Amino acid sequence: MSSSRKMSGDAGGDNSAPPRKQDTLYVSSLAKGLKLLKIFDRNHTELSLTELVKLSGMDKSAVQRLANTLAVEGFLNRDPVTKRFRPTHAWLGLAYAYYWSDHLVALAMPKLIELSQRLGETVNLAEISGTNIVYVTRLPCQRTNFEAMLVGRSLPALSTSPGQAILSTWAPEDVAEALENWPLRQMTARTTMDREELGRQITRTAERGFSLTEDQMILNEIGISAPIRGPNGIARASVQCSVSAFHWTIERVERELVPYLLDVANSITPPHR
Amino acid sequence: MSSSRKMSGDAGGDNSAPPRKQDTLYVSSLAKGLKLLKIFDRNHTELSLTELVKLSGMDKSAVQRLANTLAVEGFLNRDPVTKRFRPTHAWLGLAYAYYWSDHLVALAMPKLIELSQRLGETVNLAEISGTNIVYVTRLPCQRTNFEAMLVGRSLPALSTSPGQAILSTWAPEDVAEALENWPLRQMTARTTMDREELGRQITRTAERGFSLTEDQMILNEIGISAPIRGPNGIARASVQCSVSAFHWTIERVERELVPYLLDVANSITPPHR
DNA sequence: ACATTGGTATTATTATATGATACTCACTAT
DNA sequence: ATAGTGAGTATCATATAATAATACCAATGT
Repeated sequence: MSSSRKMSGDAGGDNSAPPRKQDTLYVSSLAKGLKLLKIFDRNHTELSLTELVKLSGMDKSAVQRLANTLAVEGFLNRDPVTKRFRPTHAWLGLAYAYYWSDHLVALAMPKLIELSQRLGETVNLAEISGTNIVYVTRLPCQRTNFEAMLVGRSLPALSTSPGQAILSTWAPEDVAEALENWPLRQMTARTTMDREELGRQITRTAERGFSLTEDQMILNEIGISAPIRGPNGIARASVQCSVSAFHWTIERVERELVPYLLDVANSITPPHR
Repeated sequence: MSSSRKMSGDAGGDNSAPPRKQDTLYVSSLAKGLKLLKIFDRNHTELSLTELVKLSGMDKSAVQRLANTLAVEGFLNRDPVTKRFRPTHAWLGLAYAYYWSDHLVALAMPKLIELSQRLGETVNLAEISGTNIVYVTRLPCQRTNFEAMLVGRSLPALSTSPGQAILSTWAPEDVAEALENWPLRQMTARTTMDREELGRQITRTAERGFSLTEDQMILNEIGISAPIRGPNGIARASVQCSVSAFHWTIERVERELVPYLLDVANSITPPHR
């Protein structure tokens, strides 16, 4: 480690984030604190001060003060022996508040539960969030792997069955824009990276009323989704079932699963918002 | 060194409000931003600027800048027409990170799912958090009411079956301290407010290995919990089943439910942490 | 025993957050 | 119509509050 570069304000050039976004109505101290929170994820579950310094690119003193503040306010646990920081239950408290604010959840929940019990398979509620879909509710079954049980997971919309289901209800120009610009990420060997092909899939989804993907996020995983349409026909959410290709064939899915899925999705009318 | 007195800058004499908790390693701007986040809950799902001002007690300009920063950073959605602020999917993203950090969840999940399917009843994982328990994982069934489906909900530990189950594994002096000082809240007409009685219930829980509460949080709700013990026998988490008094009698619970519940709780060994 | 690493505390400096004020817009009531 | 109200937005001079350098301290391991 050579001497710490001067670095006026912020680590240069790594993230798109410029040092200051605007000026007078932007509180950079707050933003920096939030930045610390965002560092925690699947691969960073428990971080020391210096790790936070490295990952945030911020000054050691700043991180010290910010992390301390977060700890005092109950947003980080500082392990008394290892001195490392971890998320707290407050993070779940925010999820709790979220659920009350998203009225679609309360509306959909009973029907999702019923569906999951009828099928004995994983049922999810996903919502569009920028260019991603976010799993808002998940009802796992025994063979669901852990990752697929977690709410808050967000994935590139184009590659997922909920994303395709939602997009299939959008105006053609919006779909075109998405197909052209939204990001893709190769998650498995069989993740479709061909945007034209994705366009065809969305068209097909619009025709059939549901989307069906295979091996996109996990190999041997079949995702089936139906959009939850608003009064104007546009969707921002979708009901998804996820089943294993070892247990299901496409034919059986279309025969025994899709009808129920469509019923449920169509029976949900999203709140005016 | 003469002790460096605290900058006499702040309001002399009154430390009534907590404007600053400490001084130099406390970033109050960050704390204020977090305070805004904490305002959102069951009853406050969508707030205008002025509502935030009222509820936070902070200056209008401050709230304006903080809320704007939160919005820029993706932690608040500002409705373009009503101008009101709402939680974002980022709040679920934090829950996602939490789940990876709490290794007990991954450990317990499969067994909880199995249990819930076997019983056809609501199964929860709760953890102690200060004087509260927090629901970390919930597996609802059809007749579960919405509130009882939500993770992140926290309740006074003494009044809940998971809280009693956890406490029943603690050293007598810790239990005594809890019984004496931990808060209680009358949630239903039948919530036990008698601390001596609660003490007897905890003793009984220690003897039997599981706790059983009735009508404490919701009328006609029976909660049954078993502690998840660490290597030292102490628990910080508990498996809970919640059933309706309309469908179950105490006798049937003890005969048909408790054995499975105990099996599951005992089969989970929490990670060293 | 010494070097190294990582966490903690202190301080002078000034950049940064502050809050008063003023502007704009939409809606209501007269 | 028009004034009046309330809410969101923008601006700006000022000193408060965040900064980053540095020094300190406690482990760890060679």
